[in-house]
Amino acid sequence: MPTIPPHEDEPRTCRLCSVRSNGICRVLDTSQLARLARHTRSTRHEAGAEVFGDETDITTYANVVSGVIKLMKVLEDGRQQVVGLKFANDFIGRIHAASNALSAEATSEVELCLVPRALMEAMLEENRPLERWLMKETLRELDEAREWMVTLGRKSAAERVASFLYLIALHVNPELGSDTATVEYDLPLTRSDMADFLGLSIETVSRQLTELRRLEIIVIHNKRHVHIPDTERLRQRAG
Amino acid sequence: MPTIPPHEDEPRTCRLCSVRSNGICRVLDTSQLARLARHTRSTRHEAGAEVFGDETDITTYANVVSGVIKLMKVLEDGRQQVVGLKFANDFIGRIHAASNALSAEATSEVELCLVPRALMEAMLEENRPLERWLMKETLRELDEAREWMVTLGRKSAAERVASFLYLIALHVNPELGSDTATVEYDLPLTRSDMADFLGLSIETVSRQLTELRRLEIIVIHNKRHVHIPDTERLRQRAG
DNA sequence: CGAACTGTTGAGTCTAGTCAATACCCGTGG
DNA sequence: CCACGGGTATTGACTAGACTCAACAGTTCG
Repeated sequence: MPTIPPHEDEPRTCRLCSVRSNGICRVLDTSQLARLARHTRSTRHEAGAEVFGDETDITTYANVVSGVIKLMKVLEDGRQQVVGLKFANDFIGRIHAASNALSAEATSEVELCLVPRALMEAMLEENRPLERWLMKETLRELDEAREWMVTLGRKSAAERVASFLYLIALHVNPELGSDTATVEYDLPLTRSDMADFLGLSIETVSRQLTELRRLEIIVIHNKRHVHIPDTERLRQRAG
Repeated sequence: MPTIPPHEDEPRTCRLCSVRSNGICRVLDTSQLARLARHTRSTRHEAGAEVFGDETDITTYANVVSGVIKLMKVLEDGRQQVVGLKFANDFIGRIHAASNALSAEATSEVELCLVPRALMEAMLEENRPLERWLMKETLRELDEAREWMVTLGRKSAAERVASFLYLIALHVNPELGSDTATVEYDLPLTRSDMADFLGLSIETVSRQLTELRRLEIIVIHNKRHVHIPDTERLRQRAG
């Protein structure tokens, strides 16, 4: 278990990103990193906590340090759809908008680094690589959203669940596909969250997981820990 | 039928956008408009024609002058999903990427204005308002994609079809919702395209249209022309 | 007129949803 | 220690909504 240093007010280099990350800090110069360190604030949220509300004004942006956050849209009658997941080093926030019509909730314990809106916008103004980095991030989000539209619109329940497990596997090991790779991880979402992401009912998600287990495509321990002996088989099931 | 002026090589002000548009030309300075006029090329495509292929390299960007284009993703087994629609004044192209894993097809007769990749990137480099405009466009696309994810993941067939009709109505008259407004338009998509957009079968789309007609929420002439006497009723049916 | 294409309608099937019961996992407190 | 309660997950029985297959209607074009 990692120890969490408390937030310190002295300026120092950025704690936002891990060393090997492609996160935001990669494109900041030293002066900006120093400013960032002075003005950012780190927060923690436990699983299930709301991070940003549906209609709250956006006064800060955030960088995910650890944990997973789900972005949700909710209909009047209560139906809800997860429209995106944010992992470590992902950036959260809607530039150029007063509100986002989206709520963000922690699905596991989450550590965030909050960046004041004014600071972020000032840095964007003076740092073009940062602006370009943000553009690329936004395009990646768009690609992900469109990829998921195919899953929601055209795939069966079996394929959806497999797609989700493969998606997480790819996050754990981005270099999949080369060999018959083995992956193992803890699911960052409850069955209910998975259902909301996949556009299914919890019962269907559960049944499909059982079926995947029966086919020995996955092994599950303690409801949450997933072992995938052959990711290629899983990928094929994902459609 | 409009006459199509052949492309002219003399520099002149931009023909890309209509006067009242929020399109790309709004953020270009006069020198750039002149350069654009020299290097753009206009093309037409008939309904059903492929505009950009799935894996073709991106050598040009494009501005939609008139007509509608669908962006599609296709699975190996042939299932396909429309992940976006492009209308007049919309910009098409994936900045910072070699390929887009997306195909674009005209759904009605389409007039495009092609912008060479190098020119676009040069202008982006020297014109920050343009860069910011593109960022906003991308964010709008992301919002639209996420909105549609809710439709695909959580809405019934009846709600999906109503959502689609309302979406088009909003495009025809962006100031809807104020009063009990009446809207009338020609559907820019075939039943098959609608099905691919909505994640439904053509038969289900057809049945839902029949049902909407029976409820007198819409009136259809010649299969394609839709009249909506009370857009509020339609919106309610859209969930 | 027939062919090709698009759209509508009907009948039967099947997938995924709903409702309900039960199992499992933990933490609390007797 | 075990009993109890609350939350989460699984499983079963039944149902409803959308899909498939198939027939047919309406248009356009040669």
